[in-house]
Amino acid sequence: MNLIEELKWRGMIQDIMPGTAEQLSKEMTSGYIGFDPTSDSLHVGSLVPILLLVHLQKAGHKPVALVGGATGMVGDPSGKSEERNLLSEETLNHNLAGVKKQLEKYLDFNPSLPNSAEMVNNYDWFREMSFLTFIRDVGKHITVNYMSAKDSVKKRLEGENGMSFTEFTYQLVQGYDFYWLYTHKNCKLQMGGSDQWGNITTGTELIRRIGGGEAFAFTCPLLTKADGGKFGKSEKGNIWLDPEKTSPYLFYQFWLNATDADAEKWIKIFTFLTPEEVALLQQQHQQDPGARTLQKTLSRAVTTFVHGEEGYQKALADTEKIFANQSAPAESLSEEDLESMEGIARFSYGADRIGQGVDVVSFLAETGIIASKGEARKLIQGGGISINRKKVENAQQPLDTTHLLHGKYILVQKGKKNYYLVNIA
RNA sequence: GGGUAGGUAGUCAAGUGGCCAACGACAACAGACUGUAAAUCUGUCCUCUUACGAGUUCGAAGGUUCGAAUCCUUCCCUGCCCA
Repeated sequence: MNLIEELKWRGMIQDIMPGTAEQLSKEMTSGYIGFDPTSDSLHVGSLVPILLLVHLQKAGHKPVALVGGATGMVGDPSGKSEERNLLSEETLNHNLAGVKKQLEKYLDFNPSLPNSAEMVNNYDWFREMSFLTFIRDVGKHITVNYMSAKDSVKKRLEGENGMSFTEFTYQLVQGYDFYWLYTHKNCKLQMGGSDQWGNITTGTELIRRIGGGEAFAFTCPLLTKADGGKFGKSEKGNIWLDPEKTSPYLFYQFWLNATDADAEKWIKIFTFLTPEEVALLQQQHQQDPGARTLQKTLSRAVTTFVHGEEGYQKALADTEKIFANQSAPAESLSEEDLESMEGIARFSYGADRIGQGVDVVSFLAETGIIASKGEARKLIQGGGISINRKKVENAQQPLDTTHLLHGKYILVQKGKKNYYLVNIA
């Protein structure tokens, strides 16, 4: 199975330019993907493009990761119905550094490899370029008609919010990236999410018109969730790759909570398992869906890929502590268990208040676990709050020192999956 | 600059003088059922509040009125058409 065939099987190809497969089988090819510095960390959505680069490198080609120092200053209109706010230069630089650091983890930059990975920043070639140079040497080759026909532009022109000249120009800026990499780094391939198809083709068009060269591209489908939700979001927000922003435990949980339909697709995209292995797993899963074989394999593979074996083990250990025997009394958790669990939000609370005896509602509101008393009351009435793994039946229920675990903790649950550890001091 | 259509809660979107904290949909959160799935059903969903109630909202500021998201004035913002 060659690279393209494999990616097709994995469901990672949406659009592909004719001749791409031939080019890849002909010679070692450099291929690039651009990463937006809109935040100082990448999130799980960026994993797909990262994996494309990894696959590319595995197949013996040279991956180039481009961070958009320049394009980030312009703002990509693709998929956006409104004009974007520009980032300050300071934020941008901060984000660039964060994104670069993460990308370095996933690709092999060892310079002794013939196909070692490379990282570039398009600010390096845009910094010196003057506006006049740009409109003479780049803008002259592409008609406004061509640019306006792109979906990302067309939608905005027809939509309600209009589009600034800056964002309109975006595709040319990104297109020029491809041209620059083509001429300076012999880079003949660009990949990206399918929302990038328009921008990418502007690049290949530019390469053809300016230099008569030939360049290739393919895109991967944008991920959606089976229930229509946004991929990469959980109840607690975005799932980031940075362990500081999303703990390995929560990261692991994200994948473990995948629906069956999603897990079947994602196992192919996010793991390196072969078709035979995947087929076997799917079969096992069908026999005993409750075992969630697919989800477990998936979450293990991805967590290990992103946070290493150690992060995975930690996440798994915490998962077991929390979910393995939900019915076990909270008292059975050791002090160490409570202290070391990382998927838990921590709060502290005054010992004197507990000594006097407080009602649950005040306790929840005063610790900050729940924003207000009213809300705490509503949750309790709906049966959504447990203290030390026992459901709170009555909002007036008092809390006192007899509720303390190990003399200093109270374990609060909101719903099934949200845990809070309150340290009484 | 001229004309015109608009700006309502996280999003979409009703509402055109009192019955409006504002229909509905989606998203979100919680419950039941489950497998820490899905689907379905239920509750919550401006803020605070011991289910009472109180406070602050409908681009902004003023005004008319017993009473305004709804009427008037000015301003700001956006789309479209014309210059």
